[in-house]
Amino acid sequence: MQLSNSEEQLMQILWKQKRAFMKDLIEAYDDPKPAMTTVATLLKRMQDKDFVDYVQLGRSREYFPLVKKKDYFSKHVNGLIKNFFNDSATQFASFFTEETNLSKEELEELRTIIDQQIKKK
Amino acid sequence: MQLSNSEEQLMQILWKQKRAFMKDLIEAYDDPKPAMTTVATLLKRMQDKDFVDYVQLGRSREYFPLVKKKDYFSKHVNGLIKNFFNDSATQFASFFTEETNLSKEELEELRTIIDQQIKKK
DNA sequence: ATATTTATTCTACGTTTGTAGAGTAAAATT
DNA sequence: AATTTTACTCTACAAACGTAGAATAAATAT
Repeated sequence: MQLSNSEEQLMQILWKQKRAFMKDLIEAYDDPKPAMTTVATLLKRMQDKDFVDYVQLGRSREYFPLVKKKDYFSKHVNGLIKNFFNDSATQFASFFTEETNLSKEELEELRTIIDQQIKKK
Repeated sequence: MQLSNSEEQLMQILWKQKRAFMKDLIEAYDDPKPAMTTVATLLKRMQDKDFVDYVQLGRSREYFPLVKKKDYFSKHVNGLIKNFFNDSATQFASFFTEETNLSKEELEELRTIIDQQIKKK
């Protein structure tokens, strides 16, 4: 089961905060902030989907993510690659470097990363 | 306005075919193929969202995309980068090369692409 | 002690999505 | 000419989404 858009937005906040109380979550939203009940609903749905859990601390709950951002993200990108690039990661990468406007410095940085990767193999 | 998942799936087919009649679209689906009415509904919604148009040819309509795959895709990736990587494309790229399982050959291919990019700057 | 703030659950409601039947009409097949 | 196939519109409907009010209760501030 995937997260909906507004759930994902909340998930981003939670990933950033790592562990958070209702108050913290609301605070992290830009104005206009959603009603607390809205966030509560989202959190409950996210719990049903096994993306979030909480521990009761005092009278409040401290929420935390059950899914690593990395893992969630990988699935996303892989879906993207599968859909748009016939499952070819290099085709994707090539497209990516051509389309996104990386500066010369960024490109060189990227090459360094790739060189290191190659060395590892 | 964004495409929903099933709309996007249909859009992929349409991008591949470039121009297509109802029949062609249905054919391109894996089994179990959706009902024609389902595809018709999707096409209409996509027309409302200005992603698709058609020309009447004889008694049938030849559908075609109004949005380039490239453009649509860019928006996607940029959204992804913004959400997950604080708007840093290199951070994304670094993550990408580490996470996706590129072979040594693929990595070298990618380096070549990047070198070419660098030369252009 | 009383008023206010914070957190939670329950309920709800309009919108969007996924999917397709019924009805209609033209085109192709037999 | 009769039957079947193809395409389209209209209508529908359950599930998922985005959003939040009402009710409740505990915690904090006055």
